[in-house]
Amino acid sequence: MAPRVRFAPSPTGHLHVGGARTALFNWLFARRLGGVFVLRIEDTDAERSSEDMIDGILDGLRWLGLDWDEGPKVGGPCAPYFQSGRLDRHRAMAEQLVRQGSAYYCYCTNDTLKAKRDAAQRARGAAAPGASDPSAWRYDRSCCALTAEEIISRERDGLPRAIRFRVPEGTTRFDDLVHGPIEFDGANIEDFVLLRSDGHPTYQLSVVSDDVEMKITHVVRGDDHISNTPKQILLYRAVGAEVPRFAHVPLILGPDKKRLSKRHGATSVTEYARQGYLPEAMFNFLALLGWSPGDDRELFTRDSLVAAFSLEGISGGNAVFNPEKLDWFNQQHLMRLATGELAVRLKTSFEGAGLWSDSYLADRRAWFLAVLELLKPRAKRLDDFVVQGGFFFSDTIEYDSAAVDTHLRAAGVEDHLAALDAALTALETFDPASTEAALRAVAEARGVKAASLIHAARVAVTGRSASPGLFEVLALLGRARVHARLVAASRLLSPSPS
RNA sequence: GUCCCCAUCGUCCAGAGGCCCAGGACGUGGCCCUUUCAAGGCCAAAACACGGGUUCGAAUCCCGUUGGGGACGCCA
Repeated sequence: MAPRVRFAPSPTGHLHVGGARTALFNWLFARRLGGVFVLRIEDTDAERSSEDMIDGILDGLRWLGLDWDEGPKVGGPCAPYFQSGRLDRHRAMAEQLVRQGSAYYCYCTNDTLKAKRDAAQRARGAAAPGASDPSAWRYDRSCCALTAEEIISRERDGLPRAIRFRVPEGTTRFDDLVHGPIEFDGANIEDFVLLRSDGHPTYQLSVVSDDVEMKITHVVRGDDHISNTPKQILLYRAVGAEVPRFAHVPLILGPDKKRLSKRHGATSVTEYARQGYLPEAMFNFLALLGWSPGDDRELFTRDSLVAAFSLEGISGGNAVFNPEKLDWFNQQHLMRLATGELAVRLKTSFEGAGLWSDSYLADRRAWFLAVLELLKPRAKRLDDFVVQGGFFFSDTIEYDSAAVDTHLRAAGVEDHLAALDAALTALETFDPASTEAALRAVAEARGVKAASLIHAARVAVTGRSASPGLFEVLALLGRARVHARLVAASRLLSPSPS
């Protein structure tokens, strides 16, 4: 049977790179095996969920190219795909569990519970004052022991009640697809709440209910859910449903080995998109963070990743997010991106800098592509085209003062450039070969090294000390602009009072 | 504290008892190419956490220690 997997984010924030990678693994698994990738929004926490967050998450997934077969916008046989629309089913499941004796009503109030927890903590040792030491206290099952009369009396008093699952004794085992066999002793699992006293289901209840109804066969999710797994397995068994396979993916950490968070830098995929990273690079990078094809391959396209993927390749340990490597992947994918496609994707960055012109995709397309070709191997991110190649797209060039000082403000440079200007103007054809020949001839005639003339010309024409090969630059800039800039540079060197 | 997971270069991975005095990639250093900057090529430094076993033989298996992470909610 074709596997059915799901990604179930709660819309309480942006699409985090960790979540994105989990979604990626699910997607890869489904695509590899011809399965179904379901997207379900876990928006039960009404206060923290919002429409905007949902859109942000969907946008992030789309940007990465993770299309879902069932879920928001596309629908599917198991609709609705918003958890908030499935509350009745969750409640029904909880009631069923009470009827069959697998769960019971609990009339304990939050205050009572908190008091017991605190007492347990105090009893365990007054040490560590002030320190927030989570208690190991587990619900004492007092409501499980209630007699029929006691229950009737509480109901008559209209006391609010929650539903708790009655955790059976014994060991719960499962064979995790990335970690291997894992087992938990029932004695370490408390009777957890399924339905809150306000009638809302808890996470444990709703995931299982939804996963059962959506016929999920493989649950691929973050490592932090390992300890929830035995509880959920118990629920599957209690309702007589088949238990899915589990694959717990390790977490992504920051450089300090702590769970990756905003203080480590950007964590939202949308943010990376905005910073000029390519979705295929992010896709490649994320896939290799904690997963390996088993050999030395590193550079993948989406398709080759689908072909190579298997859950077995996921490693068990947490992985540190390495921004330098992301940059490298971006650069590699940038270089491999067809220039015509690159041109289209550059539009946003160019517009941001006020340098976009629709002619770049029309009559000046050939020129634009030639420029991009030159800039490509030097760019790490999309905005680098604007930053490093701005002089191609605007005649208002900013001179790097250090570059001007070292390459232009040297003895004789102004005259050399004037000679160069004259030689270039006299040229029959204006291409890399002819301009180079002309420059070298000028340098030789004036007894200066070609290199220093090249450096001076570069600064004069681009304003920077680093650029693509000077002669390619000159050719693409064209005779007129080159001339204008050489003139402007000489004006810069000897500002005349007139 | 209790339970669970993890443990190979700074980082991400390969390694599923001999092929490993441990391989690739990012980063770092050097060299080459060269008009600068990149790209590319070559080279280098850099790791099996520790201690016990098992075995003819262990990075690989077992136990323990230490270290790191996660979970312990009427959050998801």
